[in-house]
Amino acid sequence: MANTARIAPASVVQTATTKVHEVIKQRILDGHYQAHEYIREANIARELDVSRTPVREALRELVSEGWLEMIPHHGSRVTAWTEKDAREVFELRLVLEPMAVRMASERMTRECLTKLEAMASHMEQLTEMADTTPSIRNEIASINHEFHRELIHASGNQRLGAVLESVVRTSVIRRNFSHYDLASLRRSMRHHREILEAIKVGSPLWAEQIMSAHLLAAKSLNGRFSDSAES
Amino acid sequence: MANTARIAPASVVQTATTKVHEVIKQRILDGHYQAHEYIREANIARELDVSRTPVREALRELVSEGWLEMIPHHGSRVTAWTEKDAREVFELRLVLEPMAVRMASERMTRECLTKLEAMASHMEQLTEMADTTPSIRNEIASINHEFHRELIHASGNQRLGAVLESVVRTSVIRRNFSHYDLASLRRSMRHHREILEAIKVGSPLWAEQIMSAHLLAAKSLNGRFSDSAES
DNA sequence: TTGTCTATTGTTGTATGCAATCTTGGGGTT
DNA sequence: AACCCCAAGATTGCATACAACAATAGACAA
Repeated sequence: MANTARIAPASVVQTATTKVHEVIKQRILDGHYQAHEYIREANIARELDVSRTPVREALRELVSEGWLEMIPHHGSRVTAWTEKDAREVFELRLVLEPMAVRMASERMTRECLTKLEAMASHMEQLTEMADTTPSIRNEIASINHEFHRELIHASGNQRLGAVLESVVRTSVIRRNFSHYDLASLRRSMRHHREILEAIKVGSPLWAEQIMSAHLLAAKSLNGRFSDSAES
Repeated sequence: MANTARIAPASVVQTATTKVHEVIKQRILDGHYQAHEYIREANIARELDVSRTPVREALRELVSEGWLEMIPHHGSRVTAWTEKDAREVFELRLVLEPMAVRMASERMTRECLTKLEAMASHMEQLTEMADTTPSIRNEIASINHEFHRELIHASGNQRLGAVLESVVRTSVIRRNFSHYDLASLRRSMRHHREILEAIKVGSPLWAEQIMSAHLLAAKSLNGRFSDSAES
């Protein structure tokens, strides 16, 4: 492990490849690139003022991460998501997120719990303003996303976090509560509270089951693309 | 979807990059490259008689898939596995494989079941010869691996398969039953049979629970690196 | 002896040119 | 009209050259 120590944090080193990678990823997320749209190496290279080499390397990475699909001698295009994809992702979340909560409840620290409770409180406050100010829902969605991430992180299983991150990323595109009525929004907030309660009293099973319910409730509100909605 | 139809199967097209990718992956699997060993671009390029460009592209892919870790301006080396990694992987398997079996039991086809039963029979036969011919255990391990893969595939959730593949691959390095006593080996075979029975009578829960037991039993036999053993 | 600076060397990062491949459109044939 | 063939254009795949960076060893000073 002596080697590991002197390794520079890869994230701070900005190579042309990482730059291209980030730009393309961002453009996919914000809809600048649409599903099935081809990304031509020469175009993006000219745009970002680099050669095709770092572009190609970034594309390879994005393919491995599932953002793009590449056909040899044909090109790379943005992966499109079908209903089947949505279903598959939801099925995985429905197993992995409850697992994360169960594990988190077995090793939760005092400060992490405090942090989560603060987030829950914040979301509850915002919820009561959601009806008058629609844009608030975006803010709730953002905090909610962080809440789930924090819980997963608290599971202590890094791979679990990585898997969920890579599998759920599709949903990042549109994460909001715009289709929630106030009652459903409040129920969602109560779920958060209940999960934290279960963790506090040391009941992994309780926490796990509420998380399942939490996800299933969200799914029922979202129709077809249920998994891509926040929960 | 008109586009999708005319897309050539990427797997049959052999580019230099895919060749390098496969060679390095194989060398990691069979131990030719050891943990923490650096893979120098120029070396492998010279060896496989290609330029550094496809080598670099292959390395990027292997990094994304978790086989290598890359430090900018420093190099790529084989990722080493700690006990923590082993634990994390086992925890994920323990959730995902039972899930796969449950789902598989809800959509199992006649022919797939027949195929699985044939594999189970074959393994049972080999098991009775395992004591006299130790090398047989390798063959059992190989079939067993296929058995599990087939079950996961039958779940109908492609992502689940991809996740398990990417997460469990570490265990591929040494998959054998060499540390199983005959009784444990027989129990493992009975588990396979029981899973198939549960599927046949349409009891997803039964199948799921046996799979859990199957994995936990395997873990108990393997001590520290339990997850890297076959099950 | 220890620490620091620097030249050297090895390795990776990027640009560019060319080869290989695929797509497309036009002309010809049936 | 439908089909096939082929050539031109577009795009990716790969090789090579060079630039940027990091590690190392040796000289020199404290």
